[in-house]
Amino acid sequence: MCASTLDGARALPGDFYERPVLEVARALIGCTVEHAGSAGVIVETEAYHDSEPASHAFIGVTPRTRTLFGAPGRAYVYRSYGIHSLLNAVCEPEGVGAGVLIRALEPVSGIEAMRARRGLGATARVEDLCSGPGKLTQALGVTLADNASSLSSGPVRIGPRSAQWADPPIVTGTRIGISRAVDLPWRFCVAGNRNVSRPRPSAWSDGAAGR
DNA sequence: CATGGGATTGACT
DNA sequence: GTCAATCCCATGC
Repeated sequence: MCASTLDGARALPGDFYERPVLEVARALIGCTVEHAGSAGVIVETEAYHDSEPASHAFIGVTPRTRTLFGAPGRAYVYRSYGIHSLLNAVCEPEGVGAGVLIRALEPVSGIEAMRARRGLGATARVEDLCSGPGKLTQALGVTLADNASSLSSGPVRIGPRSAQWADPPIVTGTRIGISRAVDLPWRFCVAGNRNVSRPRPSAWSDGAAGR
């Protein structure tokens, strides 16, 4: 048994992230995130860019935002509300402060380890393990120590879409939990997927009657 | 050095 | 629906 299914050859390369952040936010839907023996498929993302005030990078380069302005294809992990660690993928060329917030996963493997790290019992529903940005980092064991590490060759790895995720039905909405630039439609979710966090976008189940 | 805000969650009304 | 918990970091004195 392999401890990691995403070796250097299977993980997405750094230049996957070196393009417009909205493009990457869509492209990451259906891709696989893996850490510490657990993995899940990305079903929800949000884009943030230094040109708009909801982004941490809006204020410019500081010790905190340095990772966001650095090389694409690295993890930007920060503490939110004093409790949660949130995982982002740094995008666009070095010098641009842009990133994709990974907001929800569909658990695929290492599910018992996810339950244990979340502090939930064996009967906890799978869709409660990673249905939020703070939940999924806890489930995977991602911490602030992973900040600035490579998503291609570091402890946290993101791999390409498998065949069954080749063309996922994506719905667009506005971002969650922010107070500025609230109208930008920069949230992307898999239509009808039960691992998408609340509140669901208004179009969440449109055209996805079967799921 | 003190203060205030925040890309959240879970418990409670 | 509302609200507290909790801490990193930017800002201001």
